[in-house]
Amino acid sequence: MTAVAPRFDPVVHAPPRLQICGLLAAVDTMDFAAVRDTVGVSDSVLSKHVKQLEEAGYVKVGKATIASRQRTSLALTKAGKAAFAAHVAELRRITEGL
Amino acid sequence: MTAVAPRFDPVVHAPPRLQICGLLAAVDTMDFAAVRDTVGVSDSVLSKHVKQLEEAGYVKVGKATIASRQRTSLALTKAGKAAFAAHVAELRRITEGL
DNA sequence: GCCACTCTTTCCGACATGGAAAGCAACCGG
DNA sequence: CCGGTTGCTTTCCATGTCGGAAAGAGTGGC
Repeated sequence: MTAVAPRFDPVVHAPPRLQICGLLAAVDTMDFAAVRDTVGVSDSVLSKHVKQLEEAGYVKVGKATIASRQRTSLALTKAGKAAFAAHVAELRRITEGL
Repeated sequence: MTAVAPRFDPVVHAPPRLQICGLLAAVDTMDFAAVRDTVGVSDSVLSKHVKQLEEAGYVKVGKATIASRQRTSLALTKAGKAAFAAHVAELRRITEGL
């Protein structure tokens, strides 16, 4: 009976990445450190998740060796925004009744 | 620095369970078979997820050996609705900017 | 007694995840 | 030119979760 499949994108759905996407969706661009801080994960963990998002084409990593510091900024790509939006739409569909 | 922690409830957040909760939130009560069908999982998988939801106190399992058939109906408990609502609220907070 | 219908439980391998620690690259101070 | 620091990356490892298949258990039907 044609299950109403979730079509959840696992890359986006995992808690930490969902947070990251949400963060980026709200601000357009954020520094690595800020994300790490806000999401509350360790460097290594954030790095790994970002990498996954990057490989999925959802996040654009801006490595800027500006001034003296290395600043890595993160931003959602168009695909990333689309994926996140689609995900949110799915979630809303699921929560329709509320 | 007081990260805006997700407070995601893993029990509710896992895709299949999120679907189950969404389903139940919408209809109040649904039969095991209907849920299994709608979510698109096998008996065993649904059974396992339901058990987790049940143990978390989120779902009430109504085992009715009515008539000739065994009918197991599922429904969200108050805690379940609350948890689901909280979860949805979290998700919405995350998607604020959209 | 035997079968069918409905879940339930067990067994399994595959995969994702997080934390710690070592690695790297670039830069600053001495 | 060397050592230390910042900032991110990669590796290693232990743990947990997930889903599928198959066997099990309870109940009513033939």
